[in-house]
Amino acid sequence: MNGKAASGEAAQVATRNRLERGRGALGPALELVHTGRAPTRAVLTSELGVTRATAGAVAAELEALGLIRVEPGAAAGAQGRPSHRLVVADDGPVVLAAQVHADGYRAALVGLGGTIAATAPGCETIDADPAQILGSLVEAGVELLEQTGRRCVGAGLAVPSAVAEPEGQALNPLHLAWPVGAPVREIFAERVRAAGLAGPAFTGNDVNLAALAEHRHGAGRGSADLLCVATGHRGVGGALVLDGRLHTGSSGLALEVGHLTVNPEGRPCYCGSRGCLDVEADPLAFLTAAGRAPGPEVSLLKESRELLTHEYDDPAVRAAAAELIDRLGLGLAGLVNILNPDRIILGGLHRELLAADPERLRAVVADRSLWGRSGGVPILPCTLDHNSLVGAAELAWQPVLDDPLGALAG
Amino acid sequence: MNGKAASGEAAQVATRNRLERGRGALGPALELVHTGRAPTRAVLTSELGVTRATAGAVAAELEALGLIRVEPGAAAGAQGRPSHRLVVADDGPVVLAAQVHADGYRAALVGLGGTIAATAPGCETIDADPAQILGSLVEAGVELLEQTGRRCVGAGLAVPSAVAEPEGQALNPLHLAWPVGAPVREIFAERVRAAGLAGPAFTGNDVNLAALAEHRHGAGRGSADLLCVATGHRGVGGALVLDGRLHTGSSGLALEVGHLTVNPEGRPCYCGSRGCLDVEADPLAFLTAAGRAPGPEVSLLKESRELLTHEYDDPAVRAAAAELIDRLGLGLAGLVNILNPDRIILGGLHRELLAADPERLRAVVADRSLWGRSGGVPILPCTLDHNSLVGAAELAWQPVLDDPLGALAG
DNA sequence: TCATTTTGTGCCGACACTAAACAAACTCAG
DNA sequence: CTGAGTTTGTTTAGTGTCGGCACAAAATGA
Repeated sequence: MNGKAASGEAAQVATRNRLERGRGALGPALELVHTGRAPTRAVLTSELGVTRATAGAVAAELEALGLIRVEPGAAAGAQGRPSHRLVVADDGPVVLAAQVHADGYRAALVGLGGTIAATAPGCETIDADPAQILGSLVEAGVELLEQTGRRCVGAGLAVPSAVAEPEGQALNPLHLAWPVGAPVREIFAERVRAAGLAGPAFTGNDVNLAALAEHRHGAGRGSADLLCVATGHRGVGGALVLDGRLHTGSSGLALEVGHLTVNPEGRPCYCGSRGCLDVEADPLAFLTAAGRAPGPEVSLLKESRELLTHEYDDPAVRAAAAELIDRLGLGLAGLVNILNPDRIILGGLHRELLAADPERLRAVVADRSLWGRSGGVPILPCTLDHNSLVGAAELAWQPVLDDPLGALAG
Repeated sequence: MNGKAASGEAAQVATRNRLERGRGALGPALELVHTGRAPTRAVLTSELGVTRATAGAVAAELEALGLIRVEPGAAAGAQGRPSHRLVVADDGPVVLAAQVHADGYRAALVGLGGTIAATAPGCETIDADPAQILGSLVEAGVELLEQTGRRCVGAGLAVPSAVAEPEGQALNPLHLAWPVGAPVREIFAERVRAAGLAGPAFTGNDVNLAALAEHRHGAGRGSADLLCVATGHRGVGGALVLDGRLHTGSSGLALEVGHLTVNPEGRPCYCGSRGCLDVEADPLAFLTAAGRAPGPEVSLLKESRELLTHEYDDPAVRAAAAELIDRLGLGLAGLVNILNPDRIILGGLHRELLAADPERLRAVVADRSLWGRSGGVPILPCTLDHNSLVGAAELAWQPVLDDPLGALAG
């Protein structure tokens, strides 16, 4: 390596570094429009903390990229010259979002702003071979892309399992009959590549992605320290969104909240302890507490919902709900003591439990977390219809949000 | 407000925003030198990801500010032109670092690089009035500054209590006889101002600050997701350093780890539960388990250390250590499941317990955390002598690290 | 109709950094 | 001892982003 090459190498590092940082205010601006926090150029100006000139130029560039549109028709009423509105382009690029859950799987195209542009007919069975399912999902996505004629800039997948970083194996796909440690991220990426789809492919845990979606477009908007807890079938999942970024820990295993002790005299757990959140506050625990042995072929979540909404008068159901609320509350209090979130969002059965008796849950959490200050953390139900799916899309949008120019060009 | 003023206001926001971001690579460069990760301009170049020209200019500017020095005398040996060394200026500015603990308090001057430049004689008693103690600490600092003639650019204080954000009240100064909720941050800042010291004043929890110090200068260097757990007197403290920044949660109460359940059949805790980490793994629990009722006037930590180092042959002591290791391990495993850190650092008595039987502790944590992957997290003893004190200094240095030009000028 | 208010745009300059060529200081081989 | 090779430091010119400012545009209201 001679002197010239060495000098060139340093410059190359510098350039790569600059490109990785993303260029200027383009990314932040797109993120603001994407999350609905910049309805006009005027608020874009103040949110970005730049001058009107810069905000105008940035908006023009994003429009030129086909990502947003600047619409003259403004809702006036206030004094001064009315702002043009900034809206997500409804014919802009989309990402392929895919989700696998206990009872089936589905694919969709999602545009900026978290809007679902097209959905493939969902499937209600689960194959034991992940490659099979992920292949079908990508196929369905390709079909949707052909039908709509829109450009694809990435793909995201949500799976009901912890996803190890950085390789992306599914570590505990407990209710999928998938092999433990299946390299789902790699399989999905390979299928996406094979299908000729443009853009990178991402894979994450469904509760994590649901949390991300709720933070961007749902009940978590504006939170700096968001805790999500949810249960869908068996076990309890958690997620943390810090400053708008998913916190997955050093190897993707953070927020595995299922083994917090919430009942010292509780049933034994497969982890070796007893009274874990996983076995004390999931749909199976609820049905068992209510004295309803679940049938073999039913969805535990659906059955639980049914009970809570239509048979809440039954004292046994009511008592079971109260018991689960107490257990869940203890678990949440433990998490509050460790994480001190500014908001908690509940999904799945936990959402229904919150709806059934919000006061009881809030009281338990306040009572068992250390100070009223943190005990007073708001506990809200999730608000998005398909939050894991939208979250998978968020994952795929992230490179575009970080550096629109680079992601759409490269 | 006329048109010109409005335009001026937008520009003002933009300017403030730019100043807050800090100018260019100055801050990152100083941080690299500060933490010992940039011994020469060559590695500064690659670490910053800029060209040699930029790195050179940045180093020159930091030298002009009196913060670092560029020394020609280099340890050669390698090929090519030898680098000059970048070292912290030994006559540069300092910050006042102060610490209050269960058995006394002390003050020191700390320079860049975490080096203690001067220490005031420590005091071994604790007054019930925080204003009294904090006043003495600031006085001691002023004296040190006069003796050494160095410039002061800020002050930091470590207290053995959770510190509420954003106001800075001491929420649980359990073993200080201070009033609960005392506005220590405000009191300290007021004393610093009254003494005529330049620069802002900061206050934080001692375990948090110890973690910060270990991350910058000790066993935590290079960690992206560092968990610290320590016990000094009564109760157990925790801290988390994410990407080099202290994670204190939304109101400063994160990592209050003392109420994790680690022994379902354990002793009752003041929180209403039983078998909490706080009452199962602190020095008092150790002494009790070893059958040594602590004298009224001794330091629980010193007494415990004494036992562990000089009476470890005693079966009762050995059994007590094993019991505490098991309890601590369960607590750490719970934290690993929730936080998934890439490293754990133990301080106070926990450090001695780790030294007494490292294999036992590691085995418990690996056994009870969910996957071997995260169970294999390294558990290390803390390595700095006065890590809370150095951490308090880090707090005070932070504005300088973020924007050297702005902090030293304003 | 005109003053007032707010938003949008064009132009210039400041500033930080890249890029590239050159100079300097060492090692190592012969 | 000399020169090739290698790495580091410096100089100069150039580029791109964004602040600062003046002016234009589009509404409200007396």
